[in-house]
Amino acid sequence: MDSTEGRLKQRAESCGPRFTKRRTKAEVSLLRQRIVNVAATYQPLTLRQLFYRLVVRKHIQKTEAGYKAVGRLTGQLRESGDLPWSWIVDSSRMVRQRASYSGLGEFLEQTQRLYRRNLWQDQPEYVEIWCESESAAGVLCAITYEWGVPLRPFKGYGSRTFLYEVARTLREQNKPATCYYFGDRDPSGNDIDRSALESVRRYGSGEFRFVRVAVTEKQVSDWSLPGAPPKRTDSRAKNFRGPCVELEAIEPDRLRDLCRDCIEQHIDSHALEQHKRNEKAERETLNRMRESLPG
DNA sequence: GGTTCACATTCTTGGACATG
DNA sequence: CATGTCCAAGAATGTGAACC
Repeated sequence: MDSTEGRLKQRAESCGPRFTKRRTKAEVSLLRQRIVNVAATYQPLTLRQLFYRLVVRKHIQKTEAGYKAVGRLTGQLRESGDLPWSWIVDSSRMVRQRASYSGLGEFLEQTQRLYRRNLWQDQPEYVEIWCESESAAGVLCAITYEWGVPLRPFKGYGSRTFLYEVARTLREQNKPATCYYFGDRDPSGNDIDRSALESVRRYGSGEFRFVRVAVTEKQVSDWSLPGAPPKRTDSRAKNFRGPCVELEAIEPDRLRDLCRDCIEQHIDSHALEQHKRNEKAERETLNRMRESLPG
């Protein structure tokens, strides 16, 4: 404990100038290669997701400095053309633009392609997926889109406006509803779903089932997820036991599997078959409309 | 006992500054 | 010159301590 290394580590964990060893040229080069490899495997992904894949593989330390280093090197790789721009996505910024078309033909073509009949109107139950972060939503949306399920990223503590809207939506379902939550396991993370649940019920959601899908203690031990001690400065830390594990520590494919299982157990297969037949017929109608256009 | 303040969470990037 | 740390923005929440 009184060793220089111990003190350096302690200083590095708190704040102040750099006290960790500097990476050699060879190490930087290796890290660059690993960034490209990991990005190639999981693309498209956010910078944060890329960082977590590297942490899980123990290629980089789970520190602010580690994140910064990955950010810097990834930026360089993209600018130099060694890493395709499309592999890294930024889900936090988006374009606002009115939809417009070259003509009715393109409009009907898009409509036909994008048209989805509401699967859940004919299902006996109702399901939503909730998550803590936009980053988690980026992973889960592939599944929720496929099943037409609402996906709600809270972005930290959900806003009153957002949670009030959730309560209203749940109340209007008039059938058994289940909400599944994906979030970090840390003092605040554990409190976010607790707080959201409390608000939604208070705002008059009616009865519904709530399940925290991830991150659970069992997943941490079963899958050897990398964790860190809680931040002492977090006011909720004193009643918190065990390591802090962020959702990104779980493989994206595994998260999607969990999400798919949550949804599919509520699907009535007869209603699903009928739904598919209706949707197909409606798409054919749209196609006939397009073909009947003049010119 | 209620209000205010500091600091914590969600996400991302980049600048300032310190250090080796 | 490379790297590490802190801070900034945006908006909304939570806890706990200090204050009136």
